[in-house]
Amino acid sequence: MADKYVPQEVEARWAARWERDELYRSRIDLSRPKFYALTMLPYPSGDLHIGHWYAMAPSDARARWLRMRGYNVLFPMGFDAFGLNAENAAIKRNIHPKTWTERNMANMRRQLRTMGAIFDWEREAATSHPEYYRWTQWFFLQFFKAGLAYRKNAAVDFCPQCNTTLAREQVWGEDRHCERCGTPVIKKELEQWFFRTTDYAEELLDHSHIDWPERVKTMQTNWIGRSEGAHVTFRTEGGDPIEVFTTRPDTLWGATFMVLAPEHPLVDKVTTPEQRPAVDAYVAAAARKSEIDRTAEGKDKTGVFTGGYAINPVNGERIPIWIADYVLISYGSGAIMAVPAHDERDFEFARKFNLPIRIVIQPEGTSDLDPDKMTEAWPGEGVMVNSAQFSGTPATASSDGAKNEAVRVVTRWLEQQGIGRGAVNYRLRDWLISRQRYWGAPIPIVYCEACGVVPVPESELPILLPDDVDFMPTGESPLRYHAGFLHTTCPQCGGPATRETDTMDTFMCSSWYQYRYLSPHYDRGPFDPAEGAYWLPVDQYTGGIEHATMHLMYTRFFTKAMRDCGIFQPTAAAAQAIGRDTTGMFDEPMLRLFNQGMILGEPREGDLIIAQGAFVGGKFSATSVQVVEALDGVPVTETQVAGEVMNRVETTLQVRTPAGQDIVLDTDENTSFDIPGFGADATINQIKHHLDVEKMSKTQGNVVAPDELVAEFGADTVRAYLMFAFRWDQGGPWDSKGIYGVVRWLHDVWAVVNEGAPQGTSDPAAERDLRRKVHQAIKKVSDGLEGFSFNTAMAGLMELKNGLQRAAREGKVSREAWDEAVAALLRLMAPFTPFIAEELWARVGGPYSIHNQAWPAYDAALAAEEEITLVVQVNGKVRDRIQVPAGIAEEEAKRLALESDGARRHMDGKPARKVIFVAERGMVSIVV
RNA sequence: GGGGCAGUGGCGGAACGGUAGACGCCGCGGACUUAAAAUCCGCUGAGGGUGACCUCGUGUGAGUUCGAAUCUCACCUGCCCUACCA
Repeated sequence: MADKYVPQEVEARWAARWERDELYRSRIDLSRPKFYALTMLPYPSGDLHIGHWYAMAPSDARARWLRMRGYNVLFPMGFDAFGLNAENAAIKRNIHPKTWTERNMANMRRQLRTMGAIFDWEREAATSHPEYYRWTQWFFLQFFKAGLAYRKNAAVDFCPQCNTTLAREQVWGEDRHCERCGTPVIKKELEQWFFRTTDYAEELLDHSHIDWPERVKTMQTNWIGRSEGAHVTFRTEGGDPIEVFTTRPDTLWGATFMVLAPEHPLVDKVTTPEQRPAVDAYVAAAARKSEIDRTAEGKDKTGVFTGGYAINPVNGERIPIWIADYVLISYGSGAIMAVPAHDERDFEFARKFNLPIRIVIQPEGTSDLDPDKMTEAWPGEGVMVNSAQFSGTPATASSDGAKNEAVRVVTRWLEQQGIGRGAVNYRLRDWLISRQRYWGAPIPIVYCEACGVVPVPESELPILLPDDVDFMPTGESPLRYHAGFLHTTCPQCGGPATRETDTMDTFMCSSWYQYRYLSPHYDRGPFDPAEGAYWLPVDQYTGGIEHATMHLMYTRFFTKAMRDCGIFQPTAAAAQAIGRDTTGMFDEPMLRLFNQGMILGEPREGDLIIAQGAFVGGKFSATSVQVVEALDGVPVTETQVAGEVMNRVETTLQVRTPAGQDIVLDTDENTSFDIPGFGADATINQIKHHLDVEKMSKTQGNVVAPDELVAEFGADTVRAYLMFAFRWDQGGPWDSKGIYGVVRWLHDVWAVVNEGAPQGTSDPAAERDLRRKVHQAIKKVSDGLEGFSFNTAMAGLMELKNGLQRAAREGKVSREAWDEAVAALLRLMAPFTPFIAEELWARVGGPYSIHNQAWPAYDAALAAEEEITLVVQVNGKVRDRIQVPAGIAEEEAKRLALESDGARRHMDGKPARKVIFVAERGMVSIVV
């Protein structure tokens, strides 16, 4: 008997050895092809969540597999270490954000090391370290110099819980809540810094050079929201131009009024004295209203006439100017021409306020539209009418811009007349990067009374965060109240100046971390061009879908902006020097992307209880609570409650009776608890309440702690189970029983490798069979890794173990064949369960390290079966199965099929009309 | 309202248009044990039959095909994104 498998002992020993030998250092090696594998960096919340394991362990397995296939793999790890949690901890628990963050990172590093991933810790980067954020600030300055960073006063989304502004992408859902904390946002008028992401809208729409999931590409495309149309300039009666964007310039003759957003700069000017009180009131009300209030009112249109009029440039018509909050200042020009006949929103508004409706597109084949009788707008196809010389022009469906002939000819005419031009508009907004918080990279800008907005010279970076600040949630950056930080001198004139006290969005830090990993301590630039020349770009990125329109858009923007600022030039030169083709090398940060799913909490039945006591008010006050096996027929009376515990809040239980009624059950210190297994120690803490499938959260009590799993089963088991139990792209609810399948597998592998070597005489057929299983496994495991189908790869490993067990039991293979199979199994396991693979590899005498061995080569001839099951179908249904030699000829197969019992039974003596032979499937299909 | 994705045993999930349910969990039967746990062996989609076998079966309904979980159309259900975007 070999010793027992003790994963804790095996794993600790090899982890130390690998670290000592620097087995996973990634160094430039021009003799090998490079592969940059990257998984989204974690926020250092303090504990490594099972979700981190789920994201990282399979990515690591794939990186290891590529490594065994001869690639020089870089798979780095670091921390997205700035952010609000650290600051909230400071406010709540009086711990400095830096202390809190460093402590969490130290703990997470320790936890990450237990995973056995090939992270090269020499390349670790933490975004909150000055040597990192110095370069985040440097990027700001480069973008500022290039005109990509600007400051403007705008109504911005503000999270009252986080006390900071948010970028448009960070506001989610129907109620427009903060992506972080779920609180509905409010609007605030603030002077903020933006990046010109909209300058890159067109390029960001182009996903043709990246292999990313359709879903992500679609989400980004929708988010950018490109629409084609025209800008048309109307004029007020006073002569001020009002530019509008429209996707339907062909409906210009149907404009019967205009609508400005309440925030539009011309509102004040066009408003007549009589209308001023109403307009002012409406503007004030709109400003007070949060986005949710507007949504809560649904689509019920509100608005006020300004008293002013505009002139329609196509026909000189005088039309009234209204204001309404359904026109958004942040989209287009904040003003629209209203064509109620052909736009649903304008139609509703016109009906509500009795404004005229004029048909300018007449649909063909239906009865003529009648402005007085219509109940909805006609946004569809038709022929232009009432449109001067354009009447009669066919107008196809809306929103395809230039594909619509009417749009095309009208746009051309507008351009000739000088009253409009074809235009493309985007829903995408510029990226708001200012945050009114302390724990982020300070924006390197100084405000001087004499010189205005002055960028901090690069030589003065980093602008360090002061340690001694007061953490008060005021809605302004704590830095504003730090005199030493705030007051400075102007870099240009030397006069008194103040610093920008806002810090940068943490998405800015994570937009370029893939570059910092290359050389985290490099101090002559954001990264070492020599490293970049070899490793860039990222070949495979993995992470959650939730960043589709946030991080994944920002980092693409960042890379393109870096390219246009010339930041990659030294890297390109270095790349050319080592013979790389740099075409398109810096257009996209990550060439391939794969999204993993999420692990949810494990569902659970609540305890069944019978409680004695009495109803007090609406609640049941319990004197005793007993946990029972079943509730068969136990009645609910005035003094007794029976049911399943659905939830627990402190000392209160929510109980659902068998009849489906929910009862609130109060307990106190005098309540007695009788819970099997706990005896006199039983308290309310041992009562289990029902758990639905939900996201894991501490308040739900359904959190799975990877540390505990590792302590109990070992990292190999946890890694393997995470890869086996779910489709990686989908995730799903945790199942605490399923892990035992993987535990048994590894114990079996341990036993069969240590003591399975056969003693008996060898039989060529058995050896051939074992070798076939090995090669079938090589194929299945390799294909699984290639396609991120880790669960089927794991199934292949389990099947191979089953094959080895069987061969050991039967004892008919030679020692050579056995050793070959074991060596293959261990190498196939190495990416999944690196520790046990290394241990057993050493035990069977393999050279150190298994992780430096080549991936087993697949031989299709060896994997092929000698005998196959020929499936016989009659009229599409399987009627027989016969064993035949693998290379069977078509005629022979057909003959055997027609003669088979099953076929004869089901052909009823009728002749075969057609006989189809599918060689690669081993199948004959007979049609009668 | 718009867009996208997905529906397969009790469960997680397999299945290039070709043997549906690989692999595992749960469950059941048996062995071992004084007993239990662990372990090992066997069974495990539903229904029928002593049995060889037969019938049904991948959300529903049609279609294409010798053959459909897979392709096409319509519908139902669930999830995700988006939403007065002019």
